[in-house]
Amino acid sequence: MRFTKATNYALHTMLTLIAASPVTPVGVQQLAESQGVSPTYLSKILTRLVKAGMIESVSGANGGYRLSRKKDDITFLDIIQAIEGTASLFECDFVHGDECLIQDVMKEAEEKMESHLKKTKLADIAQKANVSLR
Amino acid sequence: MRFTKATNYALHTMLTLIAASPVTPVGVQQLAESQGVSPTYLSKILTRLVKAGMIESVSGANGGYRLSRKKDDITFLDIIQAIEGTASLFECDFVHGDECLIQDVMKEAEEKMESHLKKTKLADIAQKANVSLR
DNA sequence: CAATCAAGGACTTATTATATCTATAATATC
DNA sequence: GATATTATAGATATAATAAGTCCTTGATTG
Repeated sequence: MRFTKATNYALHTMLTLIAASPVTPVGVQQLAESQGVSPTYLSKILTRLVKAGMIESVSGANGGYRLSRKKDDITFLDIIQAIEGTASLFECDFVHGDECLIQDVMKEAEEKMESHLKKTKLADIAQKANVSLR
Repeated sequence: MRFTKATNYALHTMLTLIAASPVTPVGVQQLAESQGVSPTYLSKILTRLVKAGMIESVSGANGGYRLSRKKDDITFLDIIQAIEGTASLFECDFVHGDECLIQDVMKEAEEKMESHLKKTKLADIAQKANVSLR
């Protein structure tokens, strides 16, 4: 199991948008080019972030994407779950008597990871990143 | 991204083996049947645990699998890594200037999860599990 | 109205997960 | 020693998911 590339694209795009103007949108063309991915594919990914309410899109000439929330509201977990979904990483589909003790441990572990992703904001990283592309 | 079913099979099998005799091996036939999976496939999974040194196999009649370590030495992480591998869950393959700050955060988060899986032993669960199949 | 841009549906391709089948090698029992 | 039993391993098949393309539609700007 690995995080998908889509998640990586999403995270890097968000970092760019946080560094960019909160007013003037950035076109997907530009965002895609800097990451070496096709605009149509990246567009599909960003649409999920739009639906999650994290960014907003502007159609038409000079359109693109920009943040729709305050920087400090956006956590790693928000972005990841918008792309990967919120389903648990481990699901035991056996029919046990009661609950699955193994699954309980796995979920605890997952929560440790999520907890860290939830308390880390993308803006924390943006400060450190002085390079344009990240 | 999800943990594979193979990991689930491995964890449940290990739990069974911990509850079973440390001397008399349990046949894959029996292990497979109780989990509703084919013996050949489960065998492939268990072979990885053998190579990881967690269990040992006994060929021939009345053969099967049994623990090769002390119960308390076996952690969730051991089993999971034997099946899923030890590669990081997140790998940024972009060519940044230095390191990827996003990847750093992701790895930190992953370590939180691993830390919990490392300190939780399968034997802890085995005690609670009074049902034969888990 | 023409150029520009995102959204979305249908489709393709690549990769990984989940097996199955068959042959081989090891071991116990008779 | 012969036979039944059992794990190992290679080749192959199928299914699911990831990753990406293509084309059309609709919104917006100038």
